[in-house]
Amino acid sequence: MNPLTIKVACSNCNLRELCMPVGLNDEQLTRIDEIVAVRRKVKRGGTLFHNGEVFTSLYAIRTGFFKTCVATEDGRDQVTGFQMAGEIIGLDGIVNDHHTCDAVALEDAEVCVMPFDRIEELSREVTALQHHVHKIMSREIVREHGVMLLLGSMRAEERLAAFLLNLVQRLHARGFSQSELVLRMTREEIGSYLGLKLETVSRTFSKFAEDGIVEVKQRHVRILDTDALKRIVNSQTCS
Amino acid sequence: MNPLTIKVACSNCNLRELCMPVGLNDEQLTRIDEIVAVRRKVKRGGTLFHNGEVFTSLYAIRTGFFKTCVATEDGRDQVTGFQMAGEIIGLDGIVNDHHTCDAVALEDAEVCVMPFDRIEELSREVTALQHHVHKIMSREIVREHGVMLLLGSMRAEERLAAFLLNLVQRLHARGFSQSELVLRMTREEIGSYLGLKLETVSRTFSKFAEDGIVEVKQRHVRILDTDALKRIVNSQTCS
DNA sequence: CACCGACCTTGACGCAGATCAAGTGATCAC
DNA sequence: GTGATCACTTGATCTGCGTCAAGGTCGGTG
Repeated sequence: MNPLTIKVACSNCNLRELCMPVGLNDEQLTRIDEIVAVRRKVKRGGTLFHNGEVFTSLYAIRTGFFKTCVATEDGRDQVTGFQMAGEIIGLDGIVNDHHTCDAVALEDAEVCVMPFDRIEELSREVTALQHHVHKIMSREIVREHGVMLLLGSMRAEERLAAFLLNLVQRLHARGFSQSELVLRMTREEIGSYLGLKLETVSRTFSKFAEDGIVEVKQRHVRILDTDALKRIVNSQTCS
Repeated sequence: MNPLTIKVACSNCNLRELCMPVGLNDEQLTRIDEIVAVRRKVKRGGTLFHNGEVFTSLYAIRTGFFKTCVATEDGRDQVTGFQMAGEIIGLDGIVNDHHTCDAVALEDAEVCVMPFDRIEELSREVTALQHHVHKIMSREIVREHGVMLLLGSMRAEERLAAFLLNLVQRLHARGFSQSELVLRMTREEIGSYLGLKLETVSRTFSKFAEDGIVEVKQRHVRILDTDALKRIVNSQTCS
């Protein structure tokens, strides 16, 4: 929508410990500064890319929060992930040179646009970058395995508990609280991601609150008993 | 288990149109012959690699049929995919240098072992190979999106229909019938993959058979009405 | 400030698929 | 060939979550 032409440097970015530059030394770091072409701002509700769009670039999230979702021909859709600062989106587009999902900003966001041909070019020269790109893709595959496990074999409470634990863990890695979080997405979006209806998500939040495991006030969630959530996640059926 | 030291050539392999060499020209093809270190045979029921094992190589399936599955601490497990000749497994291991799932042969199988450091090395030199590796990983990400959609929003009949269509489509690409197939996996494994119990899988097969959509005789399945299956997959709720 | 729309909560009820159980057919070891 | 084991089918019953419906809360806007 609004590509800015400001050159920005990964080497100065405060996300460099989480994002593309992880594991690179200073010399390599200055080299990958070249791959970020521009930044781009996306307003809340706007799409970074959508299904069918030609793939050119990966995007590193600088600020903001995204969801990615796929859709069937008949209109159903499924949230496939929520992404936050330092995470890379757009990997789905590589295989067919077209994106196969939508990426929608859940709050005002800014991303670093990294043209993929430039990434490939540079990763032929900088082994550490090559390796890092492979790890990013592999990490996404492993993450999705986890979601499949969740969708295929967990019950509603387990799903929501796993979801909350995953969110705070990622937020904590970014310097936020381990126990308090603000949900950037609606109950319906959580439900879509977890394979549940929004009413079930709401009820499950209420159940957790009754049990003293969390405090929920709209989108503000405070986790009171992390261990209880962990116990719920691997509890099998002894509810 | 049983690494053979026979050197084999991708350039002669009859799977070269499906497997690693796709999109490479003859000169590139002879170069990637180097990456296949050895072949390895895996007996039915044996594991190619298992969760926790150190990651060294990707594997290209030459013959046979595999499932991959992940497990929770508390013993539940989830089949994350079924893989056949020409497909690449082991991508999950890249991110942490350890595999995070098990790969089990569902029939006697043989794979080409491709040490990953050699793949990385060569893909720095052969652009087409680099690109192909990226595509393979991206394809796996997109495939998993599809499974998430299936697990998150489809009903039992839709799931099984989608599963059958996907299987025959892949078998057809390998020269097999579009309408007839032999399942290499049990009802329970299908159920695990689809997030259903084995009884539900069995009942759904019976339902399809009653409706004249398929003929089922144990693991032999003949698809009588492909369009009906397609209609079931994108039917929403008008059952 | 009042109103509106988006989002969330809660209750009542129904159903798809899970669970439990019994029986059949196929495969394999000896 | 015989028995054991594993895989599959089918029926009866149960239940977790979906569906439908009726408010409630909050934030934005004229």
